[in-house]
Amino acid sequence: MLIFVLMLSFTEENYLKSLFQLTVETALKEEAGTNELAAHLGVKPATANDMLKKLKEKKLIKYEKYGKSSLTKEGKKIAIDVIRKHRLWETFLFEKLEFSWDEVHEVAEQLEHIQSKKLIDQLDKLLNYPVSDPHGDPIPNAKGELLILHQHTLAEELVGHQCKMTGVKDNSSAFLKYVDQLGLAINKNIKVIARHHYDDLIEIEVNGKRISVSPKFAENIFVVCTACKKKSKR
Amino acid sequence: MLIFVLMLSFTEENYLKSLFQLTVETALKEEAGTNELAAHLGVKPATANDMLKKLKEKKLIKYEKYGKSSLTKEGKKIAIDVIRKHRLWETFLFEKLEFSWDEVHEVAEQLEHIQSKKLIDQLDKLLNYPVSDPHGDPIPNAKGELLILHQHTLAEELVGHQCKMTGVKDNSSAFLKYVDQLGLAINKNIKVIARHHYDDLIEIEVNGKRISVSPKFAENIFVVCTACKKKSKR
DNA sequence: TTAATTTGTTAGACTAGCCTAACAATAATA
DNA sequence: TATTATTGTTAGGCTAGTCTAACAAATTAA
Repeated sequence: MLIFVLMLSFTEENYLKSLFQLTVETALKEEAGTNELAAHLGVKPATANDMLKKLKEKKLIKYEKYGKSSLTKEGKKIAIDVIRKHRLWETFLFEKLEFSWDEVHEVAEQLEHIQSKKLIDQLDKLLNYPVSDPHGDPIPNAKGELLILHQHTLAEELVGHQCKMTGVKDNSSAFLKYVDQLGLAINKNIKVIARHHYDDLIEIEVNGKRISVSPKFAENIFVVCTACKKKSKR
Repeated sequence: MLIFVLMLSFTEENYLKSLFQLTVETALKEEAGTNELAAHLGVKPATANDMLKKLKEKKLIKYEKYGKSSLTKEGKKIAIDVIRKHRLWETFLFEKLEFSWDEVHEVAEQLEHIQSKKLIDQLDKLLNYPVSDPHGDPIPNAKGELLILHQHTLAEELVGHQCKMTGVKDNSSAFLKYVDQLGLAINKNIKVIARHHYDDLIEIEVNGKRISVSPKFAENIFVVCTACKKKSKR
């Protein structure tokens, strides 16, 4: 028996998810601009503009002409649900179907829109209620509670800190393969040795070896520092 | 890395699947009419007509104005692939996620359109290469080979025959629940006792008990008869 | 504080997939 | 075979989601 609480298209779900990722999740701000959102979704600003009006009409976002946009409580709930599904599917592909961590994202982008509460709850159970996906990102639980880690990117000022890698920002296959190549992985210990201001490279120690990474690379690696660990909550 | 051999929409895939189910699979004919196809898909004939022209353009079907339609070799390949995915997902939901056989169809209708060869091959492996889904329908293998069973429906003239239930034609939840209620299930032995021409009911013996079923019901139950079993091939 | 740049909006157009209403061809039947 | 019924097609219209091009507002910099 289908219950039509609110039937959203794949597209609408993707807009809500993007908005969540650009605001709440990165925890840096509450709102996102139209161009920023359009770029994140790979569409033109004019297209995003139309959708913002539509989502406002449905009371899923707050939006005023020429202003920034933010999720309403209801919009946030839906966004978190999509993210939960995405990350559970990634975990399933990785744990049960022998996918590598650079392969899971693309397929999960499709699977995240399947509508079936039972499917997701059973998947969660099959995987034994995982708390994070293969990229280290937290999986919201069935109540929509999401662990927001107080993590840094390796590009921040962390010289001398002893850190542990917790995740990646860029989920592209190309980036993840590069991460593998360099011997980095989730839960690896990383010590930040120096920042070379001459060419902006960041020198780190991992697996007992010293390597240098670009700022662009470092920006996409999440870590927590053993020293400045803050408590996290779901 | 995505390979764009031919990117079909969900809708296009559904038209090919329907055409396959109305022709090759039921093995009764090679072609289907526009209205028949439209009815099967739940759209108006005018809508189906547009799509038939489009699929002809893509060389996936044979179609001439005012004529019946049939699948080309390429179209058949795609249809079988969609059916393979549908039935593997049904099996997965039933075997691994505690779905009942009347719940799997609806969700598999969504899952069948996910594009990922690796996903399906791994799912097949996880399920240990099943040959039939929870409704008894054969699952095409990775090469697209499909077991066509020489089965009858219970509505055919089978008085006196000892049969075994092999599947159902109607996959709706309502019908399947009714099948459960009557104590019928795949692999149950069924003996056809009589056809009562007064009210058209068909009397059968199952689980040591005699029950009567309507022609409408009987039409949706597939059986093989121990006497007239023919060899099947994939 | 004006000018330049960035950011956001509007208008108009296109495609896919659906519809209805009117019509044309084919098939069934009297 | 002529008529009726069925089946299939065309024309025109709708919505969702996309685009480009032109323009307007807001922000940044001179």
